[in-house]
Amino acid sequence: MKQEKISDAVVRRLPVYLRYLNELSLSGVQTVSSQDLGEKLNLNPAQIRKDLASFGEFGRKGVGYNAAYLIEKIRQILKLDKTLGVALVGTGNLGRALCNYNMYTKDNMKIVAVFDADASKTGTQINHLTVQPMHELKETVDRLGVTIGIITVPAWEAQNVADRFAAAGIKGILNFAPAVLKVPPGVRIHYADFTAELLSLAYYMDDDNRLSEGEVNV
Amino acid sequence: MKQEKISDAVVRRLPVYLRYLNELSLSGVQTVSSQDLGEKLNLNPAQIRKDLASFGEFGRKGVGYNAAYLIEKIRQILKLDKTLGVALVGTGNLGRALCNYNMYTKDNMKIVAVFDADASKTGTQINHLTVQPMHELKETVDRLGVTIGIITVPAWEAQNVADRFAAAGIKGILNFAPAVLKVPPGVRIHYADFTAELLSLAYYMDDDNRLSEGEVNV
DNA sequence: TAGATTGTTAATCGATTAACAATC
DNA sequence: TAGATTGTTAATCGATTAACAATC
Repeated sequence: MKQEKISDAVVRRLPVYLRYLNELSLSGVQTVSSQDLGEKLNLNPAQIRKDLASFGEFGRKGVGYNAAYLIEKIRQILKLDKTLGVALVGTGNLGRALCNYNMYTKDNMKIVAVFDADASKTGTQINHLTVQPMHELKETVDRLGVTIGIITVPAWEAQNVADRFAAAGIKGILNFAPAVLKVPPGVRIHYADFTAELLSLAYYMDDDNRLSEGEVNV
Repeated sequence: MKQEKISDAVVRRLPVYLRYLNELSLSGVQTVSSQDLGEKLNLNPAQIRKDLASFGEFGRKGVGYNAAYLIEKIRQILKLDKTLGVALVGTGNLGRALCNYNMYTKDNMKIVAVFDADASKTGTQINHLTVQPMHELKETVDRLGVTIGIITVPAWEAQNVADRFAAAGIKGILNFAPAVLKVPPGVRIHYADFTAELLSLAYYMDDDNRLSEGEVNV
């Protein structure tokens, strides 16, 4: 597997490939071309070939890619061939929703510990996990070998949680709080900034069909 | 306000600027430089100046940007100076979590209608809204002037919901389902694809601290 | 063999960053 | 005036796309 510096954009597309390949595989499809993939995923076929080729030769000229083989390879590349433990902090509506999402399991990612700073939340159960107090974070992360953390606390607490994660040795963070965070070198942070996605949608709306002030309060 | 073709990357940064400017404004800050913004938001100051300058001259040379004025301008650009009504389909854990998020209000976006295909869900209340059956979608979207739709259904139903949205005249979609969707021209789709963000994080993890199979089941 | 499709190089396109004159 | 910071042009960087030889 050749390894130059892989760009972030490429890495972010891999899970998208993986997801659709799983679908294909389940429905019995054996072989798929970059053309097929591109049509389904709204991507340029050349880009898909280039993305995949940056990790090795996974296809067969004149034939295409074997779905099952490609799934296995992408899993390896993403290091999802072994299970990764995830810790989540913040058991509000969103945090609880994520804990109940068990689709991670098939992708070898699993939330194995849940924390909340609010003493009234600790000790309660969410999807077979007991909510732990923040002071147990580091010990638990060490014990369970957790490497990824999810932040679902309010924006003003998010930086603090990121700091705690980093101090506990966590190497990857997915932040749902609407805030830009600082993390030390060696820690990778991704954003699930859906409020920004939603607000930026507004830019593309036509000017005419906007509601006037107050009209919205049905 | 000059208007060439604004790139998507620029538009996506505007809500991030807006959010931090709101914070500054609330804490009494009057003036901010591109330097300050860049440091806080992990962006290059030149990029911030260029982004803003593509919509007009909002700063003062030698001084910086007036926070309150810039907030007003960005709101106008994003068309958030009037309230936008949003419809949500899919009242699972995630959908309910989003409905209870009322932070949209201050940004002039508000969920004004909620739908679910499951008859056992319709008629129930979520944050003062009654869950409606899917056949009422078009009529309600028309009546309330909704232009943006949020999809929080399982992946296999997402395309169908997108089609229904498009048919109902919705112009912007935020899709939380882990699937790439097709929408007709004139409809804009953004993704809140947190499972892909999470899986791509794995790529950056060290190889040594991964759990072995089964070890994760505490 | 003829047709299809990859892997890869070269060309294009677009986005980010540096630099600096203008000016507050 | 001197220092600071914008707006903008030019330079750089990186990502996407086109094209095509290799080959199944």
